Amino acid sequence: MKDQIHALLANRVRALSASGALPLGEPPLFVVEPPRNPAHGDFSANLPLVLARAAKRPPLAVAARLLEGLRLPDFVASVEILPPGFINFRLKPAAILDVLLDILRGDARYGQSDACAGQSLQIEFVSANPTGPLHVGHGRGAAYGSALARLLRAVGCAVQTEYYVNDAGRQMDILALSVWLRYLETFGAGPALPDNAYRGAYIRDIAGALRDLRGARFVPADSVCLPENAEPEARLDGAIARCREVLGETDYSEIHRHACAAILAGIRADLAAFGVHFDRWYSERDLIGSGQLASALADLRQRGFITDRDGAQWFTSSRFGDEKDRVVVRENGAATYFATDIAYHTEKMARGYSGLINIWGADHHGYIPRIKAALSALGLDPERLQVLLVQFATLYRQGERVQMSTRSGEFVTLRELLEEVGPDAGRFFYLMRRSEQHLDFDLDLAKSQSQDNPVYYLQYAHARICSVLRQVQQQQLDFDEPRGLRERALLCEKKEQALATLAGRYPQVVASAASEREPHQVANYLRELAMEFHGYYNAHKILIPDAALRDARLVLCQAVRIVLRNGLDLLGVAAPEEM
RNA sequence: GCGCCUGUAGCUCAUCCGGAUAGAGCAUCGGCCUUCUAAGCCGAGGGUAGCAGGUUCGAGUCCUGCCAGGCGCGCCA
Repeated sequence: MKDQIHALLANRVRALSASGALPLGEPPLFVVEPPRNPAHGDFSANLPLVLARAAKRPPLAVAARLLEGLRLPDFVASVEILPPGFINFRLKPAAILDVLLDILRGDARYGQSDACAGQSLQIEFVSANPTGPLHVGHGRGAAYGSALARLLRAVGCAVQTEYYVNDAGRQMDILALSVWLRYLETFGAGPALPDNAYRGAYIRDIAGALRDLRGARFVPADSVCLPENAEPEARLDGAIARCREVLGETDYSEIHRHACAAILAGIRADLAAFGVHFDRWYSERDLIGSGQLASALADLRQRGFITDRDGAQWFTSSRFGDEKDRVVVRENGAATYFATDIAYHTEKMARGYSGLINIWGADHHGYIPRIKAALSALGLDPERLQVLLVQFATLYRQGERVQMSTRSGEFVTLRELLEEVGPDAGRFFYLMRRSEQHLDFDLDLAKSQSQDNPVYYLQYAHARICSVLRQVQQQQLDFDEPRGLRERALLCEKKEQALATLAGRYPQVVASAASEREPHQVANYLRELAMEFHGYYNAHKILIPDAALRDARLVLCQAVRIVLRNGLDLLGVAAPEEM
């Protein structure tokens, strides 16, 4: 209908130009859309405002000229011109209510489209280092990524979700060291943990499991002494070296693997409980082991984008707009994180997706130019990679800011959040606002007053409708859905028209949220729909004696229920039938 | 110093690729349950959209400058 009105007006402009009535050419860009204020009708066109300059007449005069003798489509009830120069169309009630047919016919598929059919996207998110359990800061990326994946699938995209596991590198060495020292501790032996080792309680659990599994296998004959060094990071490196030396590479890598596997298992379980699923877990160690790191670096060198300076190898990213060149292989021969990331992104590009999406914490934004530079250098189109930044959540507890540190073990885990507020409230809380907006996460509010969480408002609307439908069964009322649809014109209350109109906007909301990568649009829309429904519910009784009107109202309720359920499903939030 | 993000009601945030009278929730105050779920509804108060310019029929939205906050600028990950 929107498109028909647009075409009608565009043709009108062409006709007036051709006849010389107005000095216009091709119709300019203008929009026909539902106005913010429902009192202004069902569709509003800004054409006269856009046209005024070219027509050399005031917008209101242009509007009058456009409408003169215009034949309206049958679904339009009335047209009016309003200052400053909008043309507003009001639809016939029956036309508004046609949307109910679409919704009931679409059912679980209502809102889906093929807007992005043929596209294939790969979304990488969370990808937290496996050095400790996920905390509430990771929850936002997890909720955002999984909701985005659902949204994109709803518009016809083929989506693959992936978690990049940083299971190589120094952080993992620190983890292995920490586990081993805690393990020795269970035998009443071993030196104290360096300050900057991982000291969360979970390290003791992993160490305990290691002891259960392998007994005293990793307890050395002689007591262990860690090298002294005034500088904390150097002391840690010395400790790691001593650890490998005492254990030998075989035993060391067994502890390394044991620790990593234990942490990953916990991460997977937490994500599953949060309703987040990954199609693939990609190991950095495999990436290196398969030679892809080496070949990516060799490729860069062959193309002339590696220079050797100060004993290190640098990628000349400044030639591609980065601030400066970046080290890929350090003086000590170790590849940097950036180097493996180049290899990883090259490999992802080669898989043939039409696009890649990375969801990163906002603190990584400075990293975007260099990774895109690397793709350009390797002859890949950097535009195929879209990096979406998620601002970190700032935690508050009793009005105080909570400092987060994985090493000290002082953080609120995603698991704790799940246990306190549940996955539905947790996900919705994260998804309610734009991802690039800073998020204040008040733990006390989320935990102790969870009934204030807006998710219950939506779920309650859904449960209420289900309850009405249960009443139909219990009271053995005769509900004839086809009759309700036929009699839809009986829904002439303002609130009924508004509710149907709003429900019918759902597919547009999904399409917009998907293309903008903004799941919060769905969350906001659902709040609006729930609000409209609650207002209607309190104003009008649904189960009335008049069977025809009752059926029509039940059809309207069905439609709202379908949209609520589909929308909540996109966000990964349950739509309970009772509360 | 440079770069990115943010600044809207007392608080937390919306405002649909520039639209009409800037909207919700929380908090405050006043009403609504013998009738389909009161986790709800109805009403009231509360605004110089950080500040100053610019672009145009029209700016919270786009541009410029300033102010304030967050983050990033490593041979860390």
